[in-house]
Amino acid sequence: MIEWEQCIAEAGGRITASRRAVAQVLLDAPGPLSPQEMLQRGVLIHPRLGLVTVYRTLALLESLGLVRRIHRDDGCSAYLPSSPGHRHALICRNCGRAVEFAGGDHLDALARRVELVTDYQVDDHLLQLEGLCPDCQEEEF
Amino acid sequence: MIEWEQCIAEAGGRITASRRAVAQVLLDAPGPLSPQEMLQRGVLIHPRLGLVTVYRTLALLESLGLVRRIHRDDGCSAYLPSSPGHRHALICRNCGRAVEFAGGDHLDALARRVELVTDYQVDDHLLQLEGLCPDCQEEEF
DNA sequence: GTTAATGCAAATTCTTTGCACTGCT
DNA sequence: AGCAGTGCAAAGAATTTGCATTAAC
Repeated sequence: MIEWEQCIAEAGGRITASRRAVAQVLLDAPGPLSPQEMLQRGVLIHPRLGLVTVYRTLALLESLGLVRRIHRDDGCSAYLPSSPGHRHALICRNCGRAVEFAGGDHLDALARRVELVTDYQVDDHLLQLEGLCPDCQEEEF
Repeated sequence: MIEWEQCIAEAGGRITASRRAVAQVLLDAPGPLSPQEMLQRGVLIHPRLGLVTVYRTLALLESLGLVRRIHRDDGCSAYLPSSPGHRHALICRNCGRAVEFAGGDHLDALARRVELVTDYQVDDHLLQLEGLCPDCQEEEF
């Protein structure tokens, strides 16, 4: 997500004020944001920004692997800036703050074991952890 | 999902033709189905079945832990009959057939490692594997 | 100057709600 | 009989599409 301008340019895309605003919002966000939430914040940066463009920009960023789409229980999807490599999201269920982590060997081992048991050939996965971030652990009931 | 009639009765719910149809469809399905798809199949069993009832029945079954909701890339959610215990779905990306598996120690170890690295307290997770089922591996390009 | 990108409005889903009717228990 | 459950139609969200306009290159 750091090099997003370069990635878009290399893919033949243009750097526009709208895209800058969306990228900015994503990078400043403490956690995953829905398209609606991005619009609210993005308008402060670029007043002409529209919801449609947020959707289109997200689709572009996702196709370039610059953002990760995560699943929110309320049904609407949210997006996170994505680090290179296959990483996963850990989301605080109290404040929504999110961090990414690498699955490491554990997931590979798990995938191999599942392949043995099921005879499936496993080639992709979606993992999302949920819990409490350090700040929210203190104020817990 | 096997004992679904009993679970619903114990929770004070009634066994109706609509609920039977939805449960039947889920149990017969080779993979995860969307509410729309369940309606299509359910109507063959119980012609008066409506989409609204499918949604309401799924909400009930999910609250009782009898079905699992999974995330589909096309945005609409799909449901699988669920086994007791914390299990995860493995879905064939070719034919859609799904099986469940237990995460076992690997996931626990991963969660503990992530807790150490991030200082978060991890208490839940969403894991979905994707791959090819035995049948689809043969006919691959 | 081209052509991609935008933004509005309208169209399409997906999902939930209001309410009178049906049918388990 | 009594009340949970149903299904229609309509409301409410989330997301996509058509098209004239704008602005990056």
